[in-house]
Amino acid sequence: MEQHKRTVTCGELRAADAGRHVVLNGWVHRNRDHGGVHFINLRDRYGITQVVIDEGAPVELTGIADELRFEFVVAVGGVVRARPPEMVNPEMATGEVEVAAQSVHILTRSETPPFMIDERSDAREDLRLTYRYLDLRSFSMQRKIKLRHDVTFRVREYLHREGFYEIETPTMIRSTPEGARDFLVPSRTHRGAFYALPQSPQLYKQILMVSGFDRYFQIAHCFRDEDARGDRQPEHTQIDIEMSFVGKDDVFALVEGMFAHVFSHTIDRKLETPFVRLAYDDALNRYGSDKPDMRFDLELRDFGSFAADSDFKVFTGVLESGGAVKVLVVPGAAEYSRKQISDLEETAKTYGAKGLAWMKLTDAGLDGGVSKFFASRTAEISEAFGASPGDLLLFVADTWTTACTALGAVRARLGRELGLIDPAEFRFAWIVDFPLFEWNEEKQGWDASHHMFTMPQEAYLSSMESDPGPVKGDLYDLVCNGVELASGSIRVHDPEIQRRIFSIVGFPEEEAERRFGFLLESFRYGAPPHGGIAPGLDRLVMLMAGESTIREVIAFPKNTVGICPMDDSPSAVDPAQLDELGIRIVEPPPDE
RNA sequence: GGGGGCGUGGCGAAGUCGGUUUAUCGCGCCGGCCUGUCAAGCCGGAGGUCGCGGGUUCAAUCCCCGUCGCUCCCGCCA
Repeated sequence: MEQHKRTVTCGELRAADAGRHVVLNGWVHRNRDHGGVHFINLRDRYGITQVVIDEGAPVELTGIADELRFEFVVAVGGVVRARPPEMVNPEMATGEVEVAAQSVHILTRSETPPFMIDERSDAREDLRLTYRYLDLRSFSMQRKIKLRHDVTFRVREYLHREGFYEIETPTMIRSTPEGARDFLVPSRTHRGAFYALPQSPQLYKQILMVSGFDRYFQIAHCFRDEDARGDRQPEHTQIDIEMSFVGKDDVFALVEGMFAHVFSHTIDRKLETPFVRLAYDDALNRYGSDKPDMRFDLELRDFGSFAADSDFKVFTGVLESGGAVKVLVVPGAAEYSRKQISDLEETAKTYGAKGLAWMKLTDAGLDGGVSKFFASRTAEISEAFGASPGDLLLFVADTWTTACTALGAVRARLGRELGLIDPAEFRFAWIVDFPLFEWNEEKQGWDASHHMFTMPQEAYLSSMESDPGPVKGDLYDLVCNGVELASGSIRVHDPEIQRRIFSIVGFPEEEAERRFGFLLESFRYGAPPHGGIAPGLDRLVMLMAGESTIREVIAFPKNTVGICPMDDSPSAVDPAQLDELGIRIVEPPPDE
């Protein structure tokens, strides 16, 4: 290799380099044979450079040129020369020049690849994942992986400057199942005992605060044994952050500064800070989601007052049982066909709505659907909701939560269908004032809606036991463009409040002691007030890259069924390994 | 656990609704021609049990049933 080592990359030569002797290393991206003249596009991470083998070249050179196929790895020695003006390629960064080859050395050959390394290659995803190393050669993947590197670099740069220490926490920890299922790692030396892979470094970062580390962060891998989605993998990465002696405003300011720094230094975007804050109740009321896409308006409104006075039994019935009637006014959508409306209804039903009522506002008044119940009040309704002729009104009547979320799903769909979304925009918002507890119908009791270490807001401290429903916690999400980007909270550091929360959610103290006694014990030795947040790195880079699945920004992702098609994991293991661990595989009982 | 979509030469797609021919097109592959292309061009060629199994039929890529794989969504994911 020594004599073939590159002196320049494939992305850097310009007109000013004309006359230089250079050596290039790279992959054969194209080989165009014009019967005498060969044009070889040589590709590496940095770009593409055109290599020319002139007709007058020695026979051994043209012979090698004839042999070159896609993805051969070659070393080319030659002289840089400026292209004649009419042959400059303005599409290429190196388009002003070409390298006249004096030697071409094949470093390795390649079989015909299963798909082309090309921006336009559109191989199906599992094939791309099977041959991920080929897929990753494409410039579009190289760009995304570089962006991910740039983001983590700028995160580290920013947090370092802000006085944070990056501290690693263990990947094999005690299983403390609470939310998602744990991945378990069997111990050989302690037969029958298991480590768990962390769902997040939550407990450890809190203990680091007790340890006096004040400001901690970590680019941490987190593992959850739950079904995957476009924005969810069994294994993902979060920017884990925890701070002592802070309130949520301090956390918000830090994260806003960090995002502004990252966006400005990676994709050259100035973010407006501070980010908008939106109470959970308002987010649901207005957008029908706790992670609203605020790049377009189309807000939900309350139709309760009109519904209550109507003869429409479906609406009045829902209201009488304490539910809500929400309306969405869709400008200009009165042309929607019954088929289109019924498609929208399917979306609403997916989220638990029993149906999607509708009517149209025409020049002649309300028309179609449920209009006969409201036609007499056309003027009032138009006035109240700012509706104009040509608009479509859509309704969901149900419990408040279902009415909001179902119509919110319709809103999200319409935002896409009607082209209301500017894909280049980033609309951040803090969602605050989440309820601390939620009612669990099954167990007929209260659950922690985030986790049990979240601090109740001070105003609710005295009424926590008597009326848990309205209690708001000091927890917050950061959302952007309909994606939940981060989640965090101010933690409980007072053992007494902690005890009260355990008791409200019916969590036995001995159980708490067994699962995370080590955390609770640490709190008995002077725990500082603390709080933190954990932005998801994959989702962040996904948004920045304009992608819709995090698989596009992970070098080696699993597919939606948790399989890595490249190494074919998970796999069966050698029986001897199982013997050592004392594990026996039990076949599932045959299905009925 | 539930629902939707997809599965056709190496790759991407058409054909399937409404049954019957050498299953079509682009890319790639192989061979040939061609001094300037840059998604090069032109000519010729090879390559497919239409995911798999079963059923209906004179006849199935197409219809029916089942199954597998991938994907999107609901549930789940503090």
